Amino acid sequence: MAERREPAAHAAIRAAAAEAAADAVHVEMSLPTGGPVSTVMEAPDETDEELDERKRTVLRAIVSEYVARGEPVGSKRVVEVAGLDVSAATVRNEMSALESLGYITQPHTSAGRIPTDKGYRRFVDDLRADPALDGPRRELVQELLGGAADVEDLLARTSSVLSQLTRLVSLVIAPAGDASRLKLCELVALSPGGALLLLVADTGRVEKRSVELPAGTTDADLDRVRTVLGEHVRGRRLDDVHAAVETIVDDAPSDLRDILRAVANATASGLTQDTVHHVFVGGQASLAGDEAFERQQLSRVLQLIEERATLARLLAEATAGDRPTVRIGEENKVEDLRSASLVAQRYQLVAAGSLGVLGPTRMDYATVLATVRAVADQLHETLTDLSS
Amino acid sequence: MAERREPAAHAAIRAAAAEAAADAVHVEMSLPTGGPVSTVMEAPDETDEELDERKRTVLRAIVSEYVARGEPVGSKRVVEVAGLDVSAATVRNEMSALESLGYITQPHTSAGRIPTDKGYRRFVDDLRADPALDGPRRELVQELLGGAADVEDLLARTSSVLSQLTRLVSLVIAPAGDASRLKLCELVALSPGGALLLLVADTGRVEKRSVELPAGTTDADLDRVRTVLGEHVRGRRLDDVHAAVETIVDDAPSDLRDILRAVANATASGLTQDTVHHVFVGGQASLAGDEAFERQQLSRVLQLIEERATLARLLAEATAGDRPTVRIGEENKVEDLRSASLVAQRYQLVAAGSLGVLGPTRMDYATVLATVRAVADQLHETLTDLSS
DNA sequence: GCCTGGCACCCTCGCCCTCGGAGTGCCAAC
DNA sequence: GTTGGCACTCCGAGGGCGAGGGTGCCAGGC
Repeated sequence: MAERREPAAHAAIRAAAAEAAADAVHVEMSLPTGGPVSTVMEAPDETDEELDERKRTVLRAIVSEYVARGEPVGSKRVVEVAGLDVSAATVRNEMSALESLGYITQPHTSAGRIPTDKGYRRFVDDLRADPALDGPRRELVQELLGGAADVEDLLARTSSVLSQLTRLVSLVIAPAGDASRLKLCELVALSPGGALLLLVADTGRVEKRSVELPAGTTDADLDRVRTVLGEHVRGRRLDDVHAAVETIVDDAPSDLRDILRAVANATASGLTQDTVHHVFVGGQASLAGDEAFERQQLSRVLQLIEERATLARLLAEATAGDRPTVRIGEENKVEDLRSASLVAQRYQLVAAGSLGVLGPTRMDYATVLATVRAVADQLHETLTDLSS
Repeated sequence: MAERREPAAHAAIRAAAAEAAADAVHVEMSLPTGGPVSTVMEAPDETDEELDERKRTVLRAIVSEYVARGEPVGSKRVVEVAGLDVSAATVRNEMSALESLGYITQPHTSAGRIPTDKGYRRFVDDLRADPALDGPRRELVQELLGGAADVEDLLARTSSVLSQLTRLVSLVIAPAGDASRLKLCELVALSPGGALLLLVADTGRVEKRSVELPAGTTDADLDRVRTVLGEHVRGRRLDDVHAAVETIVDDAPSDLRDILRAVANATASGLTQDTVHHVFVGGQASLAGDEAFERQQLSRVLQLIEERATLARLLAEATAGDRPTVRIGEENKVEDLRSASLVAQRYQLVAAGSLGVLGPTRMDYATVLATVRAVADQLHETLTDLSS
């Protein structure tokens, strides 16, 4: 019930992750964008492509170089970094073509190029051979998520790990209540006119709702209601609870009806829907430190983050399949995210929750994708262990 | 249990507060710093003072002008704004004196003056006639805090109101568990080896703890433990729970001992201490939008905010008496808050919680103090209503 | 037909300089 | 003690200049 409990492991991760992240920019994660070594030409011809292999190489070089350095990258640097065996002039032609195709753009005439959203998109799509997270960090994730006490704690840790490894804002939403079953339904009298309805799911999730009791409710009444509720509600799915209570109301003895009605009201504010608000966020400070964001954009994004409902909806929408999803800049429907990218993934097949990170469009997609994926996998695994 | 539930009223407050805040800078809150009207001289002589009345007036003018405009303020402007009946040259002399006393400083030679931390401190101390929050906003606070369903919700709203009205980061920590009594103690089996311990206080606070059950624990065992716990723990203060459980362990039938031991372990991680983590934060976006913070400072402060434990400790420490406390810049022991100020107040006399706001040293102390105070009072009142 | 070196051109950025404005400190006079 | 006056300082905006980096294009070569 704490807003976000800080797992004991945080101190540990901070040290570890800082170390790991220190070289994050330079470690190229065995991607073909790296040093002059890899002029990879996997399939010699894919003729129907808009971009031939060399253009793609150039684009890759521009994206990764721009992400790393933050400055527009010129033809000369592309040659160096992509290890192409052609002259800068040739690359210039390619770049010119890439520009008219909308993949890159110039901040001003006679400056280097920077990727457009479309360029990032293409870059990300070309990463289809999903890069794996490197060993040390993979182990770190495993270690930190392994020792969680309950689901709540686990998700908090997950959020922490994600943000520390990516240095972006991490988002984790709990699995939807659909599949979880109600273990306990309690009604606790707090003050004369008010009680607290407690719903506990088998995942360890606890929902509480205030119930306004009708005047004159006695403890005995409450006992009876408790029994009735216990009988009819236990074992149900969370999103069934409201309906279940509604049906009881009518069948109940008339003197309990008012109380049950109050309980029904309390459960009305959709238990499923409410899951949405149950979102863990971490790493907002890193976002503030990121030079890639303008002051105003930063403020907007932070504001959006504070509106948990919107945020959760976004995240849920973004995670359709079971592979990581990337929403780049303008691809985000939300105005405030125009200059941001979201990398997200579902993490459970049934009753899926979602997790992801949010950062400037200028982010290291390869590493981020690898991290999100690894964390989601590990979370999935730990969850499975935990519930068995 | 949602990280922070967004009260339905948020949309409403957003509109209302925006309106209210729009003129916040110019409305001078009936302080004697305002227009040329008020050359207030309350007590004609307080001779032992380091600062005579005129110096104080000058200081007041500098502080409020600097806060409002964000630029160093010169002697000429002081004359205008403070409505002093002397020439700029005279004011310059006073300013020179104020500077050598350490109340104000020059960003560079031949620029206007800006307040030092000491200057702000003095300004705040001179506000002893606590300014009251103006009518409309006072009503807004009342309205928004009045309709809270339970304590949790109330505190979330409080945090929201505070940050919206001040446009700073708001902090609210829940009342310490000391005085609240345990209403319910439940043990719910979730998986074969694990259970969930639920503690419900009469304030509506719910604590949950994972309990690792010894192998071979049966449902019947759990029932018995539940009964034992119920008998001995109910009605206790939250911070007594652990001790209470400990004593039961020894007296219990040997076959229950292991389970009770596990329960005792679960309650060990101080229930009082843990309260500390229960902190509501709002308005981080406003902080990012505030020009008064450098990028790096901003990041540091945000980072500190993410460490809930430190934050809560700070807030708790800062709120000693029952009047608002102000910690300005260097007065904060924490390195990362060197360029920030904290305005905080306790909000209940018994089992006090704390609330406050955090922002750049260059903040409108008068308004902020008034707001913090009004919100604390209202919160206190609503809490009293709620628990009666 | 594609690649390349060369070249003219463009734009930014840092630098310097200048100039106006704002503010100060000091002084002599009231 | 206060004041107007004055010289001085410093910042910041604006303009000019040169260097650097980048481009686009072209003509020639493979």
